[in-house]
Amino acid sequence: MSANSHPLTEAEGHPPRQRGLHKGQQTKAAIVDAALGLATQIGLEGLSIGALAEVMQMSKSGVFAHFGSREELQISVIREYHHRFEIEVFEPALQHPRGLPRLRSLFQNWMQRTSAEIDSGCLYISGAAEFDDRPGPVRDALASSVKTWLAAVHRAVVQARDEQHLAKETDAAQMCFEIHGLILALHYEARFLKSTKSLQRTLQGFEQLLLRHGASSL
Amino acid sequence: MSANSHPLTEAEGHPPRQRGLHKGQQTKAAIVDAALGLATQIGLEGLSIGALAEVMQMSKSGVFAHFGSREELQISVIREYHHRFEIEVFEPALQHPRGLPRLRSLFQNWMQRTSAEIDSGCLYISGAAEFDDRPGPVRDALASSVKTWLAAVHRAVVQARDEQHLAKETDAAQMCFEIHGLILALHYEARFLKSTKSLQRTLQGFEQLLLRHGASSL
DNA sequence: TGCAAAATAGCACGGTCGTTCTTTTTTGGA
DNA sequence: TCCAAAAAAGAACGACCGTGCTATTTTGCA
Repeated sequence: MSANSHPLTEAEGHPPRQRGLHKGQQTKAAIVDAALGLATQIGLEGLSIGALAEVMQMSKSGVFAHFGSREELQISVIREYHHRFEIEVFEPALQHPRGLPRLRSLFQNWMQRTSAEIDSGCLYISGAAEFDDRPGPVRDALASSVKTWLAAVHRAVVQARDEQHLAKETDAAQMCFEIHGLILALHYEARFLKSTKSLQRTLQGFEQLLLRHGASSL
Repeated sequence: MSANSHPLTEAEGHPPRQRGLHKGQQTKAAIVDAALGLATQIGLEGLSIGALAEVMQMSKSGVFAHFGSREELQISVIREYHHRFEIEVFEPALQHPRGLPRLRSLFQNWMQRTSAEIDSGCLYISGAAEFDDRPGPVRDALASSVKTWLAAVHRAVVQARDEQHLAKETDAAQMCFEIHGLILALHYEARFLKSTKSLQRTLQGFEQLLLRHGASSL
């Protein structure tokens, strides 16, 4: 993987260029950004280097050189999505006090990211459907990101229980499962069925879920 | 679309072959069956005529001739899935008395069809992810089938409320939304995340959903 | 400012795709 | 059994795919 440069055959002179924010890095970031846009519309599998090159107004090989393979491109897209998810969904919730307020914030951010955006579906949802029968590094990267996120939600639920914002009998994993279901239903019905009431139903489902687990009024 | 045969240039003689269960119909059914198998594994978009021909041990053009276009093949697959869904999920539930028993049966059949089968995911779920941004006849066929099914579930909930098996304040649409969420979470976590506890969590979620809506003990 | 290295373009490859046309084989009723 | 119609095969098409190879251009430190 690493450079297999052979010192003996190498002309002694200039050291290798140090890493920095050179042109290439910027271009690569721009490509990944465009690729993410494409992937959230037509899917990770539908993402093609040719179409991406056209969007970027670059040559196919120019785009390709940044990744070395289509799989690596897909994985880069997944990593970028993960990063944005952290910034837009996870981190803002950390500013709320742990317990129920943070859990609420987490859910609301998640909900908004899942539905609101005009275009662009959720890569974690569409990707799961595309790769549930396709082993390989892309699936692994996707599953890893998803699990990281679901674990964060689980932690938030446990914290809310520890803070006695939820009943101490609360089954955190079960609650996470049902929360996940609400988000998935939102994505399905809003995005595919174009139902306009999905957001409201999702919120109502969440509130009732909290009530059932004896949420103190916060 | 219909035969544009011109009587004047046609040799007068044998009438057109009457419709029946000729060889072609059987072959077409076999192709659709194989196509459904492929589509539930690699998706409706991944379904290719070449791969299908190989599975069927036929030529590409031989397969193609039965449908006239890839879109028509995809639609045929959706129709077949719809048909099986009716037979395996909907119709058995009709043998239970209307109200809660029938709703329970509906849910359990749905659950089993969504998870149990070793391979083959749910076409209604994977298809939604593939086509939520892709207008056209395939999407229309898919959405139509899904809506038909969800309407059947909604009807079952309303009946259960009418029979006073559920509280009369029950918001049927809201309940359907949450039921749908449970199934989607089951599909996601069992199929993609390989979670083994999903079935149990789905059932528990359903029971608590019934409790919340004041299900009489049936 | 020169110049190696990095970034990008250009081109070609083998492959698969859906689709069209033509030819051959199979089918089943008269 | 005959023979037209139905079914299937075969070959070719243009298009796009990912990828490898070789030029060409651009970049940014010495």
